[in-house]
Amino acid sequence: MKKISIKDVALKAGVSIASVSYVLNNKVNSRIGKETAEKVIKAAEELNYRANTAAKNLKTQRTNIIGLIVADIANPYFSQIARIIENEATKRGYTLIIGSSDENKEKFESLVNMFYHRQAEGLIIAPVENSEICLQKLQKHNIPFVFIDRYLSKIKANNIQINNYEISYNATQHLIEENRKNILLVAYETTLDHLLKRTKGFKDALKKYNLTYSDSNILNIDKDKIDTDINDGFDRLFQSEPKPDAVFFTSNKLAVSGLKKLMKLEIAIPTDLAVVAFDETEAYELFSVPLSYVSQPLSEIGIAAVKLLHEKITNPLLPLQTIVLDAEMHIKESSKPKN
Amino acid sequence: MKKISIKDVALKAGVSIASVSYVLNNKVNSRIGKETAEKVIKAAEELNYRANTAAKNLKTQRTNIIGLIVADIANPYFSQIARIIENEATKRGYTLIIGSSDENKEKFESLVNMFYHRQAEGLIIAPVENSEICLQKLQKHNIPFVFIDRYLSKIKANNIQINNYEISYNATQHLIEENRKNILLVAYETTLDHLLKRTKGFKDALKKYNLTYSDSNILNIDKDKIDTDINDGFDRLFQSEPKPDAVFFTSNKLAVSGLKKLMKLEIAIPTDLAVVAFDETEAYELFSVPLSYVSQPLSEIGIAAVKLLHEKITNPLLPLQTIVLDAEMHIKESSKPKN
DNA sequence: TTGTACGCGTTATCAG
DNA sequence: CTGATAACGCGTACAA
Repeated sequence: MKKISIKDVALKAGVSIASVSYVLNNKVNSRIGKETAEKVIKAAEELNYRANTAAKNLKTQRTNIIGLIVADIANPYFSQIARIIENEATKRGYTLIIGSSDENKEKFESLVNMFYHRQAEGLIIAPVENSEICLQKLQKHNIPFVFIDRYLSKIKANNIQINNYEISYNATQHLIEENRKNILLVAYETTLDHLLKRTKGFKDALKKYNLTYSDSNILNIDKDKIDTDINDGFDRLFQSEPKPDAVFFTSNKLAVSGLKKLMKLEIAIPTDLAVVAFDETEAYELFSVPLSYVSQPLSEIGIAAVKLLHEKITNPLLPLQTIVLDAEMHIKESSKPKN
Repeated sequence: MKKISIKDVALKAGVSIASVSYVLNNKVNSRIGKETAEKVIKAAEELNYRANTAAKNLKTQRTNIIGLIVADIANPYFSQIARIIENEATKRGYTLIIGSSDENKEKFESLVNMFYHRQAEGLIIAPVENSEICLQKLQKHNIPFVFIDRYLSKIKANNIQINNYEISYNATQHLIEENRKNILLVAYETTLDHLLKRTKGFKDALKKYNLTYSDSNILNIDKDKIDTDINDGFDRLFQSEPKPDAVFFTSNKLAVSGLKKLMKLEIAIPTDLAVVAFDETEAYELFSVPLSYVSQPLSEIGIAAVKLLHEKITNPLLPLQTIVLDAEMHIKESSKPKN
């Protein structure tokens, strides 16, 4: 089966290659006669002709490729978002290429380079820490991108975020109103602003309600050793008085790991400990107690990201936008009153 | 920031574009002098030159793109596999494009077409039912592909599978040996062979041990309404005698949905019901009872798929291979003896 | 080392 | 107004 080019179609249809191109791109707009068009279409079908994307890209200087950089596509949060973005991208005629950075600066850079090489028309990015320089390069090359999940304050870019501070404040407030006095925040050791906002919301809520606050109210976790950090941290915190009577996990992975540990420790929820988790994952549904959680509007995030990117690609002069979407609090058994 | 082409580099370095091409592709092998090479590299760096992938693809007739078609990238089973494949593809210099079929024939076809258009060099495919014609077309066009997770008997192709029959037989046998008499299989209503094998293994084990078998030993689920089918099915089966005293879920999604329902029904595990699930997902870890499960060798599958595909791309004459990898049984609390 | 034909479409321009 | 000619786009690799 040899490759069929536009020339073959032209030959078979007995017309010029230009006509073939016009017809096949629906540029018929009162240019090409009906008969010619039909001949071309017939020939193309019989030969099973498909335009060579590389040639088209080369000529038009467009690739219709957009890239998505997530921390890890195996993380349900990102795979769910990726799925939405895949759908939206397809709707708009883009092909999506996904890459996982593992929160690693080098991998992140090599992904950006890969996308640059492949002349991606735009990127949707969950940036990793310290990737500013790399992203500035991208901006110099006029490749539009949209941040999701997080952002880098030093990089001015299109930006989809959620109300991290408020939702975290609210979640904490909820725990306080349920009469919890010694609330533990489980968070990542990080410089990423969106996560710091979650911590800030937590701290401000404690302060607002005049709850005592000490270092033991926050357990900072190294993203590369979640299980061991949580294991050791919980062993320490739940063995000495005063024990936490509530815990707020600031991400799905922290929550899953933490809940496993709580099961092992056989801590009664919500009697002895109230729990609120961030994100939404099927794992929560199998936990023995219906979990209170904060859900992110994944669909809206994905849709907004592709829309914004597409607009920026279509019209590079568009001013930068930051879209803030609201996360939602779902209150279930796990954070209900003690009795 | 205007686009830099090879011509610009050649001009700046004061050499021919041919030399630039040779140097930048490390085809220096005693072809180009050291000085020239250095000049070229310097100029390229200063201009921040990147080869245009479209032009290169057009000329070389290679794209270094491989495609992956899964049922749904948001399904943890596929997102985990995708992650492995992404890594392996990158290692070998391929860019991976992922598409989700939703088990839908039309979406599947349009994905195949998309990959064909983009001249993907090969595909890794979890085929959907009745997609034979589409795949035959692919074969006619000499685009190599490797099946994962499942396969279509009518399509001769490279194929990575697991020992579906045996592992299912073993899982059932395990339940029988734990003295369970009325085992329920929760399976998909399907024609896909790998799933039928799981059912076959189950049936054969029952037969081997002379257990009575009736329609009520298998609950067939429509993939498009898992929750309702399981809900209704379980309501029926667990309300009339004899109730199942064991259940074997043949996929992660069935298991998660089924376990949710079992929680609602407040059935004691393993006392009143032994449970074995297929696949491995973080959700299982939060279930109140440590779950017995069958794990697939995801890493091996991903690695083997990319390896096989790469070999086939490199040498199209290679004979077809079917690689069968072993799934593993993990026995935990949920299927331990009643007392 | 280098000149240049070639890969395959797109589209401006020209001819009928 | 319809259709054809030909000049690109940008690297690659053969022939010189």
